Amino acid sequence: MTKIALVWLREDLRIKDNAALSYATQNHEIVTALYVYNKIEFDGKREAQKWWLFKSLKNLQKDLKVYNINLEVLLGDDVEVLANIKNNQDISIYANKVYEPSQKYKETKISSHFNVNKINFKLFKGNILIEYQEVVKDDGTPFKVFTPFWKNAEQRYLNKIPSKPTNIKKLKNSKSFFKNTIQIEKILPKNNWYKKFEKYWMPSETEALKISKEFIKNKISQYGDTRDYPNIEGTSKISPYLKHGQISVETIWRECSEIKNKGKGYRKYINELGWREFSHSLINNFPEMLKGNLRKEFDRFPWVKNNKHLDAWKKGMTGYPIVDAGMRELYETGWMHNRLRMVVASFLIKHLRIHWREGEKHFRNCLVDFNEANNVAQWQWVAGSGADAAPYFRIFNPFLQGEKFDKNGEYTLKWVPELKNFPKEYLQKPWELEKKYQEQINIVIGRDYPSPIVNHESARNAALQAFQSLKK
DNA sequence: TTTTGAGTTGTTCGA
DNA sequence: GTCGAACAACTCAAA
Repeated sequence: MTKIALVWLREDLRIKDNAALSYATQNHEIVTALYVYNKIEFDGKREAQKWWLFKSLKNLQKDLKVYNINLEVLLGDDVEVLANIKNNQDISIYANKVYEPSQKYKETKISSHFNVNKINFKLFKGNILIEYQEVVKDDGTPFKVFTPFWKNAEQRYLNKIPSKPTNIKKLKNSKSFFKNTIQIEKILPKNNWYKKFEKYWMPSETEALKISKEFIKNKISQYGDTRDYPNIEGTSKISPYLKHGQISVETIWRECSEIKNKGKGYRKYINELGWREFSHSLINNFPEMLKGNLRKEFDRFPWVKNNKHLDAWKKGMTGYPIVDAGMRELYETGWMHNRLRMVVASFLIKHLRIHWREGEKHFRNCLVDFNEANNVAQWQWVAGSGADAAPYFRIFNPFLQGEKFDKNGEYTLKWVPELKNFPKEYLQKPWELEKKYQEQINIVIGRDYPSPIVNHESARNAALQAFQSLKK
């Protein structure tokens, strides 16, 4: 065993249940943690996550100090940084896997470099319940339908979990390893967009564990009923923490399995973890879906290019209050309620017929919980081009969705306050209120709030027709 | 190889 | 107001 261990961190910014970190502290005298910030992967692509990452690294650095572990942050390309380590440095290197093809590529490259240079390098299971290679059909090929995938996963492997959580050991000494470390502040974007987020989130491991515990204690039993209503805090909101690895999915799983009365809410929630597993399986088995349609016939879909519409959608100015509320929540908080994610995605794809990739890109940039697997799989699911996808004729009616899931308009008005004094029965289709009444209450559609950028009925018909054209 | 049944989250229309 | 069927046909999984 070498004296020093280096733990290469990526999406595992935690102490509890961190296999690589735990292994390092159990087997080495000195452990240094490394995070390499690669600007190219964030600039203009994942702006919202810069802030989350900054906060997370700051907090983790502090937390690791207690164990005498230095967290060193470098600027550059992780493969390059790691490839510069020479074998005369008496060092072993560990990392937890990240299940994205681009990260897997890095792992392979680094692994072969260390192999050639005779440096001890070990990868541990990442933030997933089951390695995607393990859940396959009897013939060895991957599943393309969720239900059998999840049934199989639960039956064959999940009874092995929870495995025991790993712990890290406090070390006697620390040592700095890299010379060219940077101040973590360097990660923060130049504009002040992220300042909004500080009101809504506290990105740390402590907070992640707390939120998860409280959700399981107080909310999970009702989850099945409340999760669809965006004005209720019925969902766990754990996704950004899960993405950055401030909590491991096994920790969540373990805590869920300790619930005494496992009711419907529990089942529903566990299922969502299952969808996360399924998405990871999909993008790793079918990496081509990161770039284009999984179902090839969708390559013929007559997408519309319309920057004015796309822009209105992004800004929350489509004239459909529930859609605009969702889009504004996203921009303001870096997060959007799941029900709204479906509504706004359906609107972009089916009402505007703009390519799902545009929506995927926007979500990627704005979501603090952006996760490549979930994002791409869900966008393709809505489009109908993905695995086990929604049928094409399932087109969300924005005002019906609004009336159904935001009955009192609380959520809508929170994000679209300009309609505050609008009569409730017209809140989801304000353009239907007679002009003279609009003037009476001094909220004129087209002046104080946009007119709908497309008409629901005709947009719906156009979408149905576009899907017809895919048929042979 | 063939057959059978099933497949996250909806909407509209007509009885 | 409520209810069931139609909206299409196909692919996937498993027997």
